Amino acid sequence: MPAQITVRLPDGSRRTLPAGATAGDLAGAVGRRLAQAAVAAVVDGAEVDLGRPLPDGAEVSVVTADSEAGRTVLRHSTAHVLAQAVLRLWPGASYAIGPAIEDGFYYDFALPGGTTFSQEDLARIEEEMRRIVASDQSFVRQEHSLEEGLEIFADQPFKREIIEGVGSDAALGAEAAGDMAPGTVLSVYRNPGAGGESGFVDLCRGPHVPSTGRLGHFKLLRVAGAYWRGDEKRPQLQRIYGTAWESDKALADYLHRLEEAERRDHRRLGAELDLFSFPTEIGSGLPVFHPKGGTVRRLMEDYARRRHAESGYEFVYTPHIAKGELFATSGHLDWFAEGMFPAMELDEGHPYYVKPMNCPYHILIYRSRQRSYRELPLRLFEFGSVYRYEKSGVVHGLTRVRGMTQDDSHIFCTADQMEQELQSVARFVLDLLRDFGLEDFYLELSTKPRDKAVGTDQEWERATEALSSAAEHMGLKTVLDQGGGAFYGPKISVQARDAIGRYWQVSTIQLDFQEPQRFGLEYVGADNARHRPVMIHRALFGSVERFFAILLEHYAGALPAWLMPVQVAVLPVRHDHHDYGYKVLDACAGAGLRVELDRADEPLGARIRRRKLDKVPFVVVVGDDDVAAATVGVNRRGAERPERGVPLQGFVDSVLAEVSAHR
RNA sequence: GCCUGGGUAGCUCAGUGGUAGAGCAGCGCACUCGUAAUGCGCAGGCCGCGGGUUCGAGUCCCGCCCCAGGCUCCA
Repeated sequence: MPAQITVRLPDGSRRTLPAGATAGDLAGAVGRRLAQAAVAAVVDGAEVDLGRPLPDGAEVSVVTADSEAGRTVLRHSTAHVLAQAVLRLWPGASYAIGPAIEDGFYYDFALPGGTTFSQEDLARIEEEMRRIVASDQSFVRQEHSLEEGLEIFADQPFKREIIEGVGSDAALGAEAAGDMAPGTVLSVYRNPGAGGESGFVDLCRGPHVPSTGRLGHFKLLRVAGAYWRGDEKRPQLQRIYGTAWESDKALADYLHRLEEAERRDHRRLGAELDLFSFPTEIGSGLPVFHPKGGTVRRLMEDYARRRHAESGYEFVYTPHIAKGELFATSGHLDWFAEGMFPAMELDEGHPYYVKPMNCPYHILIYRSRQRSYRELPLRLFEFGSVYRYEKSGVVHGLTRVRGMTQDDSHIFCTADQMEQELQSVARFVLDLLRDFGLEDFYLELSTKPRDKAVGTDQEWERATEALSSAAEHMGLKTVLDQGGGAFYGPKISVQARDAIGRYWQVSTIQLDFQEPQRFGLEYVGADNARHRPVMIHRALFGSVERFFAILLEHYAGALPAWLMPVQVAVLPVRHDHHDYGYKVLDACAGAGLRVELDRADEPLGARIRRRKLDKVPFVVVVGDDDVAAATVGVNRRGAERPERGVPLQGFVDSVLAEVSAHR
């Protein structure tokens, strides 16, 4: 055995170290700062603990705490500390799994006697975790056979189940898989307790930080119920969520981002700006739009209508209910009955349903007479209101409702036109989304669901291929969502990034070979023979309600001027400026702007404050100087200071220009 | 549907068994002011709903409805 080893670093340089040196030693040799930041290492492509001896000739990179991989190590290690703290406070608790997740980690427990955590317990647990951090327990990796593992976790049923799953061919859940390496050797990590403390052991692939003293910038956030293995038929465990970061500053920044998201919450903005509400008398998930919200919504819809008309869509209207047979034919009753409002039994013995989808209606419009290939592609468009019986726990503001309006279109075309049509729909989608200020997108391609699907594999393959090629033409990053398609066909969904970096699913484009078949759709081709059309489902907003919510959160309520319910507020300084104020009001209104005047019955400062809080884009003050010179004082939203003495006509023109530019 | 936490004035919230409160918003009066809260006054409540315990319930118990955060689900 050589006395020295040589390893290669990411920059291509080589280091020679004494045999038996670890990744931690390497970090120390490179520099003190790297040693301090190091939490794990990647050796020949595999993540390992810093304490693992390096093989000769290895390719090594050090994982630092401020990288994504490093934070994952911190979070996973903090999850172990959480579990140890809970076991200390609730002796006899069972612990299940505790992975790192985006921005944090969680751990699932079953407490003795079915006890549950309360929000107040978090502070106690956090305190106990701080003690574990302070005692700087080391993380020690050990490897065991399955039998030894079962013995170590003799009184831990969830751990035993995981181990038994490793031994058999049973597929591991995604979370568990993240926690466990496949194979017959188990790794466990021990935290030996200092000074008579019991310590902790967990089944885990690692890597972990060298010791708990390396942790500490964490916060427990909430408790929640979560099913074991994500299966609602299995026991519900108690989950604790937390977040952990490389420094107190990074933690504080994250908590600040959470606050920012809360400040932008569309439900909060909807109430503050008097846009919409959810009267409990109407029912869960059933919003009403107030005049201001109604104005915004009308503007959104009007603009979308105009664009659709220009792009060759034809407008249709369909009723809100239909006989059960319709949804039996479409397949919705087979696949989706539990998501529909229950049937209304009418005296002729026909059950009627409130529609959960618009497509069967559009299909019947297509089928109302014989169609020629000359008519295709036929693009039917409707703002169609649909109702879905979402489970009580999932309803959320405007983003998940029980009654919503889709900007829904169904395009019937020939198989030859399909490719071309998908590409033009895709261009149209992105174009429209950009007009609403969303600029940054990626695509998700959802393929055939494992159990809930109709149609042959061949049909699915063809459809998926066509969508995939359309996605390619859009030149956007595309990620695969295996098994995420609708029961009747695969789909592309557009994910849009908002102002604070969150992605929202907006538009979907779905290909459907099934429904044309179920409804027996045909057209007569140039060859005088009958052919089956292809059907494309697509919604650009998704639902108008949801898109409304996304825009509100994206702009934090300060919608672009063209969408604001009030674009200009006119504030006379004193009563004797009212006459001129109304002249300004008329000039704006005459130009088609939405304008209001606040009479001088309150101090100017109070009126300005109120309109600023309402995010009015232009707050206009008129006083002596303005009456004399036919000018206005303009407070532009977002500007530091007002601009005085702006000529009235010039002001109106500049607002009009901004509005028509959709800024 | 399940877990945890909530529901008190239009809004945000205080009130842990003994006469329902504050701030903001609203209404009235006064103030007339050039850039983010003028002053005074008034009004505002089935304490989510129903039942129970108690001399007495916003407060304790049971059921339901609704909301929030999760889990599961999302054609």
